[in-house]
Amino acid sequence: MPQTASHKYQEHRRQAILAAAAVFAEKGFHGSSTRDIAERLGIKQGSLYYYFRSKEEALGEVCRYGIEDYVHRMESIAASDQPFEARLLATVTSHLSSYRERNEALKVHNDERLYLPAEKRKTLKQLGSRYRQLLEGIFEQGIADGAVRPGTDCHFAALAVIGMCNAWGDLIVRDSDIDIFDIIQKGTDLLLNGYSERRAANRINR
Amino acid sequence: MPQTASHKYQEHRRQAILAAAAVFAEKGFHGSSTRDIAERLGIKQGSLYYYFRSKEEALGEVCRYGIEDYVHRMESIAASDQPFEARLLATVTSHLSSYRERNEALKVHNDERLYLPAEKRKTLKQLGSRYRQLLEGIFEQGIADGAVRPGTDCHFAALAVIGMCNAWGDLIVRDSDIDIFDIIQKGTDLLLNGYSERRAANRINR
Amino acid sequence: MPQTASHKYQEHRRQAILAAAAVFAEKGFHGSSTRDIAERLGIKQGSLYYYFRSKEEALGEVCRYGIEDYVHRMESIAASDQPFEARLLATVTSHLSSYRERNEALKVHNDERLYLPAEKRKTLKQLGSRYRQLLEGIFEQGIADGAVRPGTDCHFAALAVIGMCNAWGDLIVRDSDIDIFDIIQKGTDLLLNGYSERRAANRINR
Amino acid sequence: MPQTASHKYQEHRRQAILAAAAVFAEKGFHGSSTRDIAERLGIKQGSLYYYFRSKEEALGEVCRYGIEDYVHRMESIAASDQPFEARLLATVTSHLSSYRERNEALKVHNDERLYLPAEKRKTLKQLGSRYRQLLEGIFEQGIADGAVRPGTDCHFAALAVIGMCNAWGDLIVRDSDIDIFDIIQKGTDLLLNGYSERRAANRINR
DNA sequence: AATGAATGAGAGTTCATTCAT
DNA sequence: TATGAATGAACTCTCATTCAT
Repeated sequence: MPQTASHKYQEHRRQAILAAAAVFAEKGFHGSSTRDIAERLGIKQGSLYYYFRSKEEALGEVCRYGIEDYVHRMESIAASDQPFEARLLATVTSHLSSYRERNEALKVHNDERLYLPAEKRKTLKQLGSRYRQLLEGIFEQGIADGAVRPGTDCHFAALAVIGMCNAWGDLIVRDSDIDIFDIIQKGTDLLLNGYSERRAANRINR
Repeated sequence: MPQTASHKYQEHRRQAILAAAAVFAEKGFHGSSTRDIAERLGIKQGSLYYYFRSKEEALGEVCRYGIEDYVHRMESIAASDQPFEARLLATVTSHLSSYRERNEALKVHNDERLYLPAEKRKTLKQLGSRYRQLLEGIFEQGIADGAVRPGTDCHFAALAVIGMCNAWGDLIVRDSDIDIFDIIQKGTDLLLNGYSERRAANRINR
Repeated sequence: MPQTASHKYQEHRRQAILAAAAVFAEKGFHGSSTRDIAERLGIKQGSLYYYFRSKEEALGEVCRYGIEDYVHRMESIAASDQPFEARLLATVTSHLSSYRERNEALKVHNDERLYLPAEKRKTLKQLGSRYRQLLEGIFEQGIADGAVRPGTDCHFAALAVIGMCNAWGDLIVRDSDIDIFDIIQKGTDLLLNGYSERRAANRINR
Repeated sequence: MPQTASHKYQEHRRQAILAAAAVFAEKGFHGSSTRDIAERLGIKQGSLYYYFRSKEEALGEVCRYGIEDYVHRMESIAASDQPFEARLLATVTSHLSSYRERNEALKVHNDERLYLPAEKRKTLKQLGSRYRQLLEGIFEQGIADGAVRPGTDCHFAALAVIGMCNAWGDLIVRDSDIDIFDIIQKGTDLLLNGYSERRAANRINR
């Protein structure tokens, strides 16, 4: 493994991470072999070790790649001064867009990160917690602004949003023909208004 | 493997299924070894094969065990003539109760069933589809009864409910101290009313 | 295993030997499992050990059963004072008849006896050698009587007869519709007269 | 397993086939372990799978190796225009020479090929049938030329020759000090002239 | 006389990993 | 930069054997 990380090397390594992401997403970490990954890359099994010290390191890199943007985007959403509804929409959009763009790596992060060694897992967990806290903050400010129903359990709400987005993300990964924007719209609507007609009726009457 | 399934044998086999469920839930199918399962049962590795023809059969039995009650309960919920809100609450309650009772098997069904051979997977898929269709039917009737907002995409709604319940179920599996009824209540509230204050305000104004 | 070998026990044990012979003949010693043998007998795997101390003992009994008659018959053929041609015919007939009657045990003796422990193998080898020596004696006396071409290598001749009979025996085991007496006749003719016409022509001319 | 079969790889694989042949010949297919084969090759058990996809594939390769030349040689013997006696001698010589050169593989082919999957077995059977048919043809032409006794059952004759050669081959495999040319001569003599003095006498009288 | 249940050793096979080239 | 070759540990699974009942 080279000390001097040439540009070419970095690019090749990125390809290797993507290949690993695809294979892990399809077969799971333990169900995938290093040969599978190498084959998808078009190289031989042993050559993988030029890019990763171990299979586990490959998993770590895939997970990191899967969520790195993810949290950054949430930072800027949380920092913006838009109204609650717009920020929630932005959150859902960002989350599901991540699934479309790097769905495999994200799926791997969600499903397989527990196979990482404790240390690495902790780093990822901090990122995940940061994400959740930012989202909680959005809800809290929503309450303060009068946009969110008072008494709302913001911790629970954040978990619900994340859980839902992941569930929809799974749909997207499984069926690439799905219209993401349709899901974003319907999902955000659900999170804001629920399904009960009595509420919706009132709204119209307003 | 005995033809005549004595009572004792059946009970021991059930123990074996539970042990497999616990191990698969913790480490995933490919991450678990038959030795892990046998150790949890307190027998030697080879003896497992007195209860399962293969590791794969064990997975199949765990998955089946995980959802067998699950769909039946949904049948009776769908058949009842309660109002929409009550049926939604019952659905969430049933789903999360399943997670508390046989959480491990259910988690295994959700996460690992794709490693089953096509034939077995098909059987399970039919059960899953049945569940979703019943739930869709509840939403459709909710619209007809004026309880659910017209124009609601019932297919999407059913998927959302299921996805949410599974996300919460994961929390339950990970942390057994969680108060299920708290989650049931907050979750159903979200599904009915959403988080937006403007709707809640309207409701109060009514 | 009972000390007092009751009649009933002896008969059951004989059935067990036959079952073992059939299974060993079909799949070979190492390719057969004790469960295979037990199943053919209609008992459970563990119960086999009431009749045999080990799988190896079963093989030994099968081999012994396979050749016990075989040598005895050769004794009486060798002791008879018929002319050479008649004794050769009797030998071939006896050998092939054995194949028809207890072909499986005989086949097992021929193909699998090398898996027996040295001691047991030695006992069987002595029987086999005895058989060959008797046959050699028949050839030697044939020379003395002027029935067999002088200069014939009797050791080689005996091996040839045995080898041929075994080859034909294999045919019989594989295809039970074969007409044994046809083979006996043609085989003996070959051993006596060969295929060359020049000899046959002479004979006619005589 | 490499796609591009380098020269070196091919040679090593050939060594592996020979090692497998030796072990299978000694202990039978089911009685041999992959460790046995690897040890004879001087590599570790797992490394064997660099050369064979499975133990069964190794058996297939050994069998193929055992008879590949075998049939080709018979083709040229059958195509030659020598008299019957010479062609029979050539057949026996070729057969027994095969035993001397690749005796182990040939023995394995004869004794263990039934453990091959049906498809592979069929390919080998076709080769074997071809061999037998060519030999039958030689006998038929022998009759037409007046060299073979009329009325001879050529199918039976071919089987007899093959069976005899295999029986002698077994002797050769077991005892490498045996003088092959002695066996060839005596064997061919038997096949041509039989053991009966009356025929031999006639011949001399001619 | 027979069985259900379990065992432990060993089988074939896979695979992450190493390393000389 | 990549590969061919090999390794050793772990895995799933089979099976002869034992023994209380």
